[in-house]
Amino acid sequence: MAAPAEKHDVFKAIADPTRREVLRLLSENERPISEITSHFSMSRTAVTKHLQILAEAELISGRKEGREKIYQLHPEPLNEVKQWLSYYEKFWSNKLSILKNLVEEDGDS
Amino acid sequence: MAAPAEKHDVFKAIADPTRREVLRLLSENERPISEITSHFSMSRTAVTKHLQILAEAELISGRKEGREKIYQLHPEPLNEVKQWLSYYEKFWSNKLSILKNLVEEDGDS
DNA sequence: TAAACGCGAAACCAAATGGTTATATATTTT
DNA sequence: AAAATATATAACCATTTGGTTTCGCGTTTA
Repeated sequence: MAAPAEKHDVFKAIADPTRREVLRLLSENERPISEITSHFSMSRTAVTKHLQILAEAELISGRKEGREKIYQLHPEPLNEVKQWLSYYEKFWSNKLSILKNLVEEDGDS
Repeated sequence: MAAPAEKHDVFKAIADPTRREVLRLLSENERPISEITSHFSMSRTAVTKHLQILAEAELISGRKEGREKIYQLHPEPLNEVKQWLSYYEKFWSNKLSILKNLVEEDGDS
């Protein structure tokens, strides 16, 4: 079953600095929306929209807990970016990249 | 002298699939604009705009040669993405990532 | 039970994005 | 010199993006 035409791909998701900061925050801890919002100078509604985009890219997920919605990180989709990048690494590679590429052959599946 | 607030960062530059395809094309060969355009179903003007965004991110550069403008790839700025990604790799890492991270310690500078 | 909290959803807005067509200019080519 | 080629630039357009404010609703807490 191939990917069903994802609405927001991971490349677009990480293109925004606010969203990258959200990812960093969630890499430390899972957090409710209000807590995430407190780290930015924008409204909770705006932050929620960023969270939705990240969730559509499956980089985060949220669970409802009481009146809070707690989001956590799922970094796996970043692997697509990593794979894409690996193609270009050979172009600016230093001497170690041959070994690194060999190591990465294992990667997925 | 720090980076002078780049107008288009590399994350935004690679967010668009057309621009990623341009990078792939230029990874094979340097090419004039018309040649690049022939690979897409959009106007030369539209392609030129993508080229400008990639050039602002310093991922490509163009030189004028006769009446043609020939673009070539400069993949080095992708290193910023790689660095960013490396922080998250530890979260989904398989057993090999420890070795890989050690290897990459050398990386830049 | 009333007030405060956390969130969702809708309506709205300005600016950026990704595209178009038209026109002009410099360089070959015939 | 005239025609064709390759590009640049400007004006325009629709949609997306990133933000806002407002209102309503379930969940705690006083």
